[in-house]
Amino acid sequence: MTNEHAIDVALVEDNDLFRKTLSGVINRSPNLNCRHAFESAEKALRVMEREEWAPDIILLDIGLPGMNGIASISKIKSLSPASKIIMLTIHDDDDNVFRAICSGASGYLLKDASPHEIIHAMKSVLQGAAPMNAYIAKKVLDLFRKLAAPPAHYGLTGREKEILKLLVDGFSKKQIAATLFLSYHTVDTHLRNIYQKLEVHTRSGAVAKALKERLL
Amino acid sequence: MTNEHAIDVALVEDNDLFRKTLSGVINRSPNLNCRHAFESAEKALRVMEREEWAPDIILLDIGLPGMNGIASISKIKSLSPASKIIMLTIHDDDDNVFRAICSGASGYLLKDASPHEIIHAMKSVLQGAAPMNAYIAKKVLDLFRKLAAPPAHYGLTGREKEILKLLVDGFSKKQIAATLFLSYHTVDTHLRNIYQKLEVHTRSGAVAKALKERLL
DNA sequence: TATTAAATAGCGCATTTGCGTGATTGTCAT
DNA sequence: ATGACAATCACGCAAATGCGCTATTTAATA
Repeated sequence: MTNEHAIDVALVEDNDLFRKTLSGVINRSPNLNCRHAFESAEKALRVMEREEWAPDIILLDIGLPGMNGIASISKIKSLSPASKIIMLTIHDDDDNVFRAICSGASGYLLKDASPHEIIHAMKSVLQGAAPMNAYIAKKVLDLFRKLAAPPAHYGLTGREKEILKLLVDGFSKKQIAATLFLSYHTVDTHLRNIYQKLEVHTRSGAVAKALKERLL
Repeated sequence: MTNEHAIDVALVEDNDLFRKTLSGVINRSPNLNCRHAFESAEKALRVMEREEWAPDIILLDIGLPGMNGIASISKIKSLSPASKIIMLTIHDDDDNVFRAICSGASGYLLKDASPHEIIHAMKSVLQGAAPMNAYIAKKVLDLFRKLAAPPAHYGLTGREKEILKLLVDGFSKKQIAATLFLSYHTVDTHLRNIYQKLEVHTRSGAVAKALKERLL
């Protein structure tokens, strides 16, 4: 069932059985065409380079022998930026997930995914989505929550927050006064109160705290 | 098909048809029991409080009339911390997604999800996963990549980075000099170079840039 | 070998900052 | 009406900062 306008898929997977099974499933799907199935990232990269081949989608095993899975992503992305990469993995190897994401992978599935899921994932990446296994999504969310910490409240008043913003933007007291049409002394007083509430003694201390704890 | 050990589901959704359809689907599923279906978060909260009811799962529409969808999450979580919340939404309204996540939602689906998808999502949240629509996952990933941005490089030398760290931690020039066993003047010179490379003219400017662009 | 970059150190000075110690006005809830 | 807060304004001063200009030593690199 080859099709001129089929979605061009590359498969990189060292396990023979899994590779053959999956490429079979792909080729039996309408509009999907698995032109090559490689057993290593190196081989895939070689062919992509030699034939200037830019697959629509690359299904990439993260636990490949030889080249690091993460390194492969970068190489592939530099060789063919438009190709969408969907990672396949057995373990939900925590750390690699995030590095893969930052390297430019568009999707992240576990190998126990059903053929249907994988096919569906391939179609949705092409529509700009990022199919992700729910367990992996959980890890992403957890880290996300940690990064987006609770906007700690130090009892800053509206005016104080306003002035703190200008402080973060590098304004001097004189400039803040001019901007807000206030006396220099008023700004000075507000700064003192901000310092006290934030328990700092310098403007950089206040700026650091404001940025670290997202007080704006 | 009521079952003593069924998963206890609450549904909060203002659209009558959608609510009735979905609760029907849930109740026809083995091991799932939709005890109550509310049309507003207020009503759900009232019943949960009065009956001390802690559902296993709460399917929550984000676009409810009355109480804010995000606010509902917080209230529910404080009333029943163990309940898993799966958000349902029509639009992928960017901003709310992140706030919902940070408020403690465990899953995020679009309303066009198939009954099968929703059922499957409910089972996977209970196993500790975070089922997420691929389009929403994309948004999370994009923000994630931005947060874990490429540590912009301003040509700072090792010593300069070291001093910049101390700057962010609120040290004065004198303190930095003492810490690094350097002359006050040396620290001063380093600071000048840092300022020049970062294109700022104050220590708070440097601190802000360092934190905003993660130069440490 | 010559050049460049990094790290070190110094002097002088105008400006800015942080802080002690005040005060006045308006609002809002008790 | 009586505090409690928020927001405003003021003087003075020691300390810290930012910056112009200069200079030495070492390590790397062309």
